[in-house]
Amino acid sequence: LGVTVVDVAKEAGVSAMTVSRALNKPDSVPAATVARVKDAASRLGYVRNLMAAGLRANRSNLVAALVPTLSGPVFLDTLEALTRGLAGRGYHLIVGQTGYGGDGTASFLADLISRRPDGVVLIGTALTDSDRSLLRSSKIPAVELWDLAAEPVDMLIGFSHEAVGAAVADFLVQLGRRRLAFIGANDARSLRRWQSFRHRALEAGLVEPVAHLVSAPALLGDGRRALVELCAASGPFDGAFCSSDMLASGVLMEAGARGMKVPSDVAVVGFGDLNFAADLRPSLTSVRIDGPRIGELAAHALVMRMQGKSIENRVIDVGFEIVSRASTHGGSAPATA
Amino acid sequence: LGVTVVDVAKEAGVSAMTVSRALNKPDSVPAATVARVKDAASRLGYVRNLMAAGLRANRSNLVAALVPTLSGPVFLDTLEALTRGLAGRGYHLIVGQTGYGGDGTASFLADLISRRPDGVVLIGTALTDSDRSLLRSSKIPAVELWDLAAEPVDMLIGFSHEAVGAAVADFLVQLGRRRLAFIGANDARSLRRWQSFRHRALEAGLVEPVAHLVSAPALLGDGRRALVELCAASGPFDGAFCSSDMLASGVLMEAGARGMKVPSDVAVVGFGDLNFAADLRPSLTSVRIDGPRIGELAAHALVMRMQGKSIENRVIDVGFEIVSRASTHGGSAPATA
DNA sequence: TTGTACGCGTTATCAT
DNA sequence: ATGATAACGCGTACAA
Repeated sequence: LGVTVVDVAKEAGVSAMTVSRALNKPDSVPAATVARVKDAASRLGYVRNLMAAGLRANRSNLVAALVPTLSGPVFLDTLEALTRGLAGRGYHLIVGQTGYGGDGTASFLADLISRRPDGVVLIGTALTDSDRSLLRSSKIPAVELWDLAAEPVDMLIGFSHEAVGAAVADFLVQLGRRRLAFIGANDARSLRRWQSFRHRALEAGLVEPVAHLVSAPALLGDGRRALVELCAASGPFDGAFCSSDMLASGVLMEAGARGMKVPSDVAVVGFGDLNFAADLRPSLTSVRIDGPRIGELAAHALVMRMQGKSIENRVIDVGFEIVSRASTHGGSAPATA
Repeated sequence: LGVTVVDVAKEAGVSAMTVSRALNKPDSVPAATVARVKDAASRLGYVRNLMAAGLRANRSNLVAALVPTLSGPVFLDTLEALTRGLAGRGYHLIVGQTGYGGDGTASFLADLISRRPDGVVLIGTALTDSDRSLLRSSKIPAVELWDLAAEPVDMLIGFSHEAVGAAVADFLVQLGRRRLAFIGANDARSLRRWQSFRHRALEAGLVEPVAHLVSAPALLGDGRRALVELCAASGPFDGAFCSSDMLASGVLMEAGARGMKVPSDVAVVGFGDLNFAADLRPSLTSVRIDGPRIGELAAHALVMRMQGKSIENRVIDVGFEIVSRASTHGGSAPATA
């Protein structure tokens, strides 16, 4: 793998420059020469060194992605679509995990920036001030995902968690529910949904909603325990917003176990519309976010900017959709078969 | 971000070399000078260019990971632990997605190799012959994960899918089950578990097990439908091995719906021991793989090799464990509350 | 302790 | 149509 253009050049009986041209823009070189060069290259097992090319071109064809963690299913679809979209255009993705522990982010970003990425993707990440200024001054195209932050560093593709909270509250109110509960993880985005959910409920004249928060990751078992505790500690409630489908799944399960009818006793709304939501019993009403689309849009916007083109909108709200299923509209289907 | 060591050198009133030294090995430079340099660097917003450094050192501090897809929860824990382990030692991860569609892998690997990674990680990937020879000739330390392949390219950390299939068959036989079923995705690893499961069942003198295969990704709904179809098409069975916990979850759910008792009518075993398995009703017996450990071991082995040290074992079998829960041993707990 | 010269592999530019 | 030269930013090797 120490084979360089010079080696290939010797093998093919041409100069290094001709090798470079034959491989990168074959049109500028006679077909016969191209063939000779390509042959020599494959014979020697030549693989172009992108570090050197990048250094020369001041362009790495690298995109840095900063995520809280790779585990946890939330951002996966987005990350997958993003990686795919970038790979298709000749970019590679380099990932950094910040962990959920607030600070330390600075070093992660600086770390990644030392690779001279042509673009940066920030998923579900709260930026420190020093990071913001680093990004700003570095002039690297950046896109924040999954969160309609107040003041994006550069580009932004996401949706409003506040709008979600309010919409779900409205949704439950319109179903005639009057005593709401929130079950969610205590991460920043979930809490913003909760605040907004609560606020809208109060606006609608409902009693103060009850909340049960668990620490991330929110598991199915947390949902079960949450229902147990809410039933024991609070007054009755007839509508619950769970900030993840896993939690909601646990709530449905526990409700079944205690003979609570869903949705007649309590309507349940999840978040994420994960691939099992429609197949639960009862099927789960959930807030659907188009994760892959966020990834695709991000790839597109980033590529545009990395090619020097400008884009129409720096901020794109992909919105969300409440997919109504039996856990809120199950007039006919009882909670347990 | 066009700031180079030369700029910092001017600002600090020293030479470029002194800057490099002050930043990389502060011990070889007077503390006062180090301070001046660091100050100048931060004032100018200097960030070291790893492409240039890597080119010079013939070392990228990059590890390339090739995965079928980022979505799908199977490899996530491993990937997370791997990334963390590498980041802690100064390596970054670049990811390539092959997709599950057999070929084309060659280009992905060659693509990544052009970044001159110091190491390569292959997770759940079937290598083409040209890839194998590319890896071999490139001399890059490589580690294959999650699969005890017959002939690893270099290093290997995983477990035997055949052993899993056989162990689960034994497990069910010892519970007195005589008519087994397999429900799984039709990917390569799952199929190897099935072959081995079937083989062992026949060895034990059982009737031919029935199988229901679904195309990946295997969802909860697939599990439900699988049970429906198996009940309709096949004779009765009293033990089922599902090749993912999601499928198993669907089977449990559907069993509940049709009044089948788990485990008295049918014992159910999952695979993966995902974080919801213990909280299902009934709690799910499952095959546990220590995904994070695989990632950590891979990081360690790779780092060793990348630092020129040799490692003890090129192949590590991390094994697996059948975690026994109520879906196979629930004498007291009925399937529905 | 600090500085100079050179080379890593590639490609843009200019010359042939 | 092809080649020679230089430069990208950094760090090793050696000199001062």
